[in-house]
Amino acid sequence: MLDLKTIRSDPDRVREAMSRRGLQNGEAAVGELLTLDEERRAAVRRGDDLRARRNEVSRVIGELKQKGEDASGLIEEMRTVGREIGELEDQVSEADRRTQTLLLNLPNCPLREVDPGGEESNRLIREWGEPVAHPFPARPHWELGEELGVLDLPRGAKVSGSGFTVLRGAGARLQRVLIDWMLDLHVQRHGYEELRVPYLVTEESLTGTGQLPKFAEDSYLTERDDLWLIPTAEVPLTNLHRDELLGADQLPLRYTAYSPCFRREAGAAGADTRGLLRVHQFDKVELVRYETPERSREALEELTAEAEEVLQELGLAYRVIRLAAGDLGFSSAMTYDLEVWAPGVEKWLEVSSCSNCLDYQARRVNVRYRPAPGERPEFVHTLNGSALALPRLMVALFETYQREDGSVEMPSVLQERLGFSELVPPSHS
RNA sequence: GGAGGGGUGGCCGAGCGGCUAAGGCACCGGUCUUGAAAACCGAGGUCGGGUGAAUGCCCGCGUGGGUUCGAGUCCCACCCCCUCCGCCA
Repeated sequence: MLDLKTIRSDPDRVREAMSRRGLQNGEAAVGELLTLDEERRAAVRRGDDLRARRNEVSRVIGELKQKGEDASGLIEEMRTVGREIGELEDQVSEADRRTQTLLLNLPNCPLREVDPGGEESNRLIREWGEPVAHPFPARPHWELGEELGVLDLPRGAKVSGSGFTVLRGAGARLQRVLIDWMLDLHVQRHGYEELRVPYLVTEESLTGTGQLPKFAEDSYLTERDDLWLIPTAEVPLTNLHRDELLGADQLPLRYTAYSPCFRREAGAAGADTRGLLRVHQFDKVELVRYETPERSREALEELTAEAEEVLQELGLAYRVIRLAAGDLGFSSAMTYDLEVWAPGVEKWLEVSSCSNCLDYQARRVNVRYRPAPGERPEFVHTLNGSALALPRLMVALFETYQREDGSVEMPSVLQERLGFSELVPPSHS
């Protein structure tokens, strides 16, 4: 959520930011917010004055009654004042309601260095490793996985419909070991605290991170209890300190959690439907940081590097992309995407999205900190990033480390944990 | 799911519909002291938000409604916590 005070004092900056995102109705929203704000403040001022008077007179009425004197004139007068206060209160809460609606539907302002334009304007920041060129025709992961007996797509669809997958045997184990290994990496090397969190959350939590109210169609809702399935562990992790006032010495907070992620992919019908590229349920290890405003820019670089480290350790070629304003997520002010090379499908696959949300989410979830004793509380900055999303990582592993005979070598960092060094088709074993 | 109890400042805890929400603890300030503790002093101060140029004023007693000239207090709904019972991996 943007700060109403910023909109009031520098509306042009917000208008410019919205247009950089390519938002057509940003202009109108800002204008409406300014008008509402004006009206609201006038009503508040008037109401406060009347309340001050009512407090005063009510005290006098109390005194008169105590002395057994008549106060009916004052009571009659206050009846009118009370009615007027009620009307003004209605005006204020109506203005608040409309203001909230507008603010909740306005995305974050991109940072200065974020390029304008849509996906086509995304900027390549750096590359790591050489995309493998197999001396044989590289095959897609669904063929390899199916042959190896570790990926059972038809049965996933049978049990839950399209977009749901089943991993078996060594494939299931590989995924579990990857999760375990990534969590250890972030805890032991990067200083994160590991958390296990709920996968069902309230509407309020989903509103806090920005998925609601605008993107309700993208998430699963359990209607009996009005709880939502999380699309990412970012939701519980960022809502963890909702309505808290932290001490400066508590920051930064770094949390990592594994969770399954549930996404309806409402607008994506027909795209990337094969194999593991786009599914309704997938596993992910997430990183979330709470930082001071001074450090958040730098913290995004750190967090991105921490996600990259996973790919480096696995020896997978990837590139880092800085998203253009129009491609940014709703709550993000700046995002780096990590794309890993998958030679079988011949695509760069997004396996991580690392974002600095500044105080946008913090304002929604109301998480503040006191910069120094005696100073006024300020909103913290929140950051999040995948490290990493499992299915596409599995795709890259399978397709990168495949051999001509259909077997797949395991990355050396995992071999000891796995207890095996390669996946071999049943016919070859 | 059923029954009962509870939610008031940083913490504990009182609060017949009426002046400014008792009292205690803690912290801060002052006196005393070489220093500290203890003791004493103080109609004092302490949290968050809103609004205003400002001394200020307004709001906040779990949340949201309602009654009233006036609600921590009365009414309604909901949330959370504790105890017991039931169910359950």
